[in-house]
Amino acid sequence: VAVTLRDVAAHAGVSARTVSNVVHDYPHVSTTMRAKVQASLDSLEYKPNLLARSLRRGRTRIITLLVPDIVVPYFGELAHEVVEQASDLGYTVMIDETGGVPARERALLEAAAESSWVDGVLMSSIGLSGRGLAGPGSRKPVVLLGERTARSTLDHVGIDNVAAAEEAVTHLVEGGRTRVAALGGAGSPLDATSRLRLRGYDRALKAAGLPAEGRHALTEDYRRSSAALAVRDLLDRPDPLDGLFCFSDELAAGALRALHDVGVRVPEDVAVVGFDDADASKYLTPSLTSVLPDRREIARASLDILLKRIEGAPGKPWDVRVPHELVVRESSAPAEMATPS
Amino acid sequence: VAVTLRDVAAHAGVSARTVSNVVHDYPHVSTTMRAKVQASLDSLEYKPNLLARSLRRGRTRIITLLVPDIVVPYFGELAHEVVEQASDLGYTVMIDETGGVPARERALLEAAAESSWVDGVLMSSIGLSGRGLAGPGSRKPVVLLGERTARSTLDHVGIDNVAAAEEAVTHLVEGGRTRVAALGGAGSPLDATSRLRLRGYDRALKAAGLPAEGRHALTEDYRRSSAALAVRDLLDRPDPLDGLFCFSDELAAGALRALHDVGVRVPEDVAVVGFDDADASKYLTPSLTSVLPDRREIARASLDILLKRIEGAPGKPWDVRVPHELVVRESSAPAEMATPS
DNA sequence: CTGTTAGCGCCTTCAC
DNA sequence: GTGAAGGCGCTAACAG
Repeated sequence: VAVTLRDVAAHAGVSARTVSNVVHDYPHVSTTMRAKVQASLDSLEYKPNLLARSLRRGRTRIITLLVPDIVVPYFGELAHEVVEQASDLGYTVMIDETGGVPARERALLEAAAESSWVDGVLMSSIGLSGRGLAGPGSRKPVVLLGERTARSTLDHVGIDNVAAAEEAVTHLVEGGRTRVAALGGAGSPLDATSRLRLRGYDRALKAAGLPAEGRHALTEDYRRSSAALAVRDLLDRPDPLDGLFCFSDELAAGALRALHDVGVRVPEDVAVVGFDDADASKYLTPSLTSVLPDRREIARASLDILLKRIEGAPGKPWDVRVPHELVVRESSAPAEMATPS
Repeated sequence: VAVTLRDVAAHAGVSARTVSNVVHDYPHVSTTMRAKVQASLDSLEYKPNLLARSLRRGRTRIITLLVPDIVVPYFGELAHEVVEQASDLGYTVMIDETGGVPARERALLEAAAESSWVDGVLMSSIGLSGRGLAGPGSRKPVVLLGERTARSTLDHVGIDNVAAAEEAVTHLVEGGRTRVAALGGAGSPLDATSRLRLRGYDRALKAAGLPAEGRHALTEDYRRSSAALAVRDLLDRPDPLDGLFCFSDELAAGALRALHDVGVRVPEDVAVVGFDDADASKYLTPSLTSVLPDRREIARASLDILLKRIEGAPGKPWDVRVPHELVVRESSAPAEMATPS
């Protein structure tokens, strides 16, 4: 039932070549010819077969986006942004979830980079170290979103995690908090992102002349549930915390809930800052102060690089730093101020 | 650089046909031959070109999932489920966002159904009415997730919205609430889903002998921000509400926040129930009572139907009803009970 | 059991 | 300015 280029050609009484020329707006077609062919095109409702076209051209105009988990708001919002912008650029996005599991990240990346379906891959990794990525089979361009890992030889787009974390913690310190804890980061060794945020945390405390020892709580993963346990752990220690810097909004949401459950008031007793500024964070009670990465720009820059590579751009790995911003809300009001409600 | 079937055939000293046979585990190949070919396959690292294969076979083993907005937790979780299960079935999922805009829904559905990339489409629509979908060009199977709209002639999978809403409201009434309001539903005429939930709400009130008049507040869209306005509107009316049934968890989250901001206590003053049971809802303060549709089953059933249709199954539209459940949490504790902190 | 062959639908180099 | 022909890589009908 599908109408092909030949069908149109027959209908218009010309060769397939000419029809193709019209479809692609090539210059050397007479106006009358063009009109005639266009009429056939319309009346037959010709739809080019993208499979055949891509097979011929060697390009699909499809890219893959690999994220740990689309349900985690940060990745969902990133995916949203990427899909939207890619669409404007004439590209379709396939989304796959890695679960943040290194083995699965590697497998999916390899599969994507070798699959005939896609022209390139955008990968948002947390677990995978640079080593795992340098697979020799990767013939398709890959751009890394988030933290660039040590040995990685891939293009990379992300924010300055150290600076962002430092700002967040400094904000807590300036609000009068002196016993600030850090929450997040799974596994050992720590993933790259957590390591950098932890470094920013340390720097801020050092700059303020505060001790940083023993106030970092690991979490099992990046989901809310694991935050609750870690918070209870932090509260049980002597000399309890009065400030909390969470490595994600998900963790912060879990922490807020856990603090509430044990009767600790936020921000009166403990001030809390998150990371990612998920949409939901402004509707929490109290609303959450958080670090906002410029997601729009992350998507823009990474697509820009990926498409350039797809076009064959050579050269050393790019490393693009994107802006961020600390969005201050209720959860980090200064200690001294009375807070209404 | 890509190694083709012919390359392998040359390397193994056999014909392309035999290589293909080995790749597809066809029975009629001698063991020795098979071993020899397999060796070449491995050493050359042959990867079949899926584009060429699909062009030949007329099947891509890709499906499209159309949702309004991947960032809305309900759709994100649905997408997650679909991607996971499709992957187990050997299918890849392309996700596209319609924004819930009917014109865009129609355009994307048409594009997907005619695109050579996909074998079928899963569509989660809120806005689109049956009429818009019945396009004659749709040559690819389409399954509707969520509410089936009146005239639609498509397969459909969803929960019993009327019954679910009725349960939710009955739960509020049994908790001693007598002035229960409903919140949600955009546009005029109301979308199908909201209409059904509203009907369930009406039934529950009628069954309890309570008046239903004038306690339904429309929202502009399904996002949190619009809930706040609507709630304020409800509170301004004489004889203020003591129970609130929201058509989504997103709206409920916005409502909780708005109630908190004006000093109305939940659940002491007003009990709240949501719909969808998004993951985040159990971490709200107070945690949210909500209707949980069996998402896993929705994904399973819809994929099952879609694949059957792709295989060419004929027949009248299927209409599958999937289970749901009311998950009771803090936000709807009975009026009389004292609720700790 | 295995080799030969003809397309799937499109694009594009080469002639006219 | 337009037509004819070949092939992208794979599969499946037909021989042998």
